[in-house]
Amino acid sequence: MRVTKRRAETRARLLDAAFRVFAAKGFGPARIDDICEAAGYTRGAFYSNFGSLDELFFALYDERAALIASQVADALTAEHATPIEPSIHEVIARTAATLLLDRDWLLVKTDFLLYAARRPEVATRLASHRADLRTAIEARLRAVQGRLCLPAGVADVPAAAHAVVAAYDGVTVQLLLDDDLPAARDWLTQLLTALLIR
Amino acid sequence: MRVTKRRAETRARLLDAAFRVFAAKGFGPARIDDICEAAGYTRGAFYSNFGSLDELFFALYDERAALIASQVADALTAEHATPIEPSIHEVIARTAATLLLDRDWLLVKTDFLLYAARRPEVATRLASHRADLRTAIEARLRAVQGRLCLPAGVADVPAAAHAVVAAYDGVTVQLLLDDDLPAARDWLTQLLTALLIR
DNA sequence: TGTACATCAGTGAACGCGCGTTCACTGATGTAC
DNA sequence: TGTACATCAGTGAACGCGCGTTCACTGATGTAC
Repeated sequence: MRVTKRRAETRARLLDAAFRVFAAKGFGPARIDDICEAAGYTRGAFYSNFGSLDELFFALYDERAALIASQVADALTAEHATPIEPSIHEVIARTAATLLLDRDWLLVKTDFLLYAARRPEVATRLASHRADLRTAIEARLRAVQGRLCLPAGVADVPAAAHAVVAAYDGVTVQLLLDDDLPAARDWLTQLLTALLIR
Repeated sequence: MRVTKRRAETRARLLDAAFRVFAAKGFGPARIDDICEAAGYTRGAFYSNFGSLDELFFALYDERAALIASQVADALTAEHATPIEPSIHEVIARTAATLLLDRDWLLVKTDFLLYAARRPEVATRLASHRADLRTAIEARLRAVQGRLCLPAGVADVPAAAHAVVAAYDGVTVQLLLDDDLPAARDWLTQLLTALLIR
């Protein structure tokens, strides 16, 4: 394989541009031309790198979801380095802050959710991304398990991680509607407190 | 105004057909022809009753959201008629069963959420529908308030109603992905228990 | 109740544009010597 | 290092179809007498 560098860069720029276009207009109304223009290429560049918009959308989601998952995992484990033992409240605050960073991502993610909801084989893929996220959260919860006293209705650590993700999704809807990120974080913190502390 | 009956019926059939088409394909890929065909009309009937697909989508959401809100309100107040006083657990089970009835509606609702998330003036309208839903839930919670002992993190009845809606939204995402309605109801019941009972 | 007439809901052919897709090309990138 | 050559990434004009929109029409629905 030759000239691999140029291709990789073009592909990356197209993906970046696609993210911006999808966030702004949504997947449905997004035109191939919009993306090429935003990336500074003509249509041919798109067809040279992707077979269809669907293929690009899928690749974009895969890439960003992996990025986000590792960001969350990093942020949750990074505190281990701090001298003092983090309290459960601190873990909750950190989790809320890390999960809710970027409304554009939530828009694209929700578009992809709907895309997947109507295609069972894609839904499987998305479900596995969600499982990865839950695993990262579980690991973090286990680290404070000693001081963790889960409320009735939340049976164990996996259920607690599942609940964290559900709360995240619930708050996402709120944030998509009112576009108030600090309020969404406060609200997520409250929900997590209720779900994780007896 | 004359011939009002025929028009009203055509309009209603178009809205019904649109719901099926939007649920199956999504708002983006739905074609005016798809809807007319599903309703048993030709294109002219559509243009005689609606100015655009957006207008129909909005009308459809308004109509169905009002229907669902009143269903929820009815289901939650209907138990008052039963001889025994309902326990909090019964209220939770009833709420979970009533909120999660129809995956197609959740698909259309989520499409509309994204539509609204990118149009502030529409978002306002959707937010007010959510407020109506919260109000119905609040009323129900107040009715069992005596036996209600909210956990830490859930300050009062409005916060509790808000939390119920957030849990509903969180479970919606899960249901859209795995299409397992009984599991989603169980899961929602667990979340509500954690959020409403200390 | 029946007939003649007016109006309007829905028909469906026609138009035309937006946009996805193709492809002969050019010049940028890398290889050979 | 420099030159000649080959390959391939990205260009952009051209094509054509899907689909939104229009509009002259017809027959169904209601009014007048």
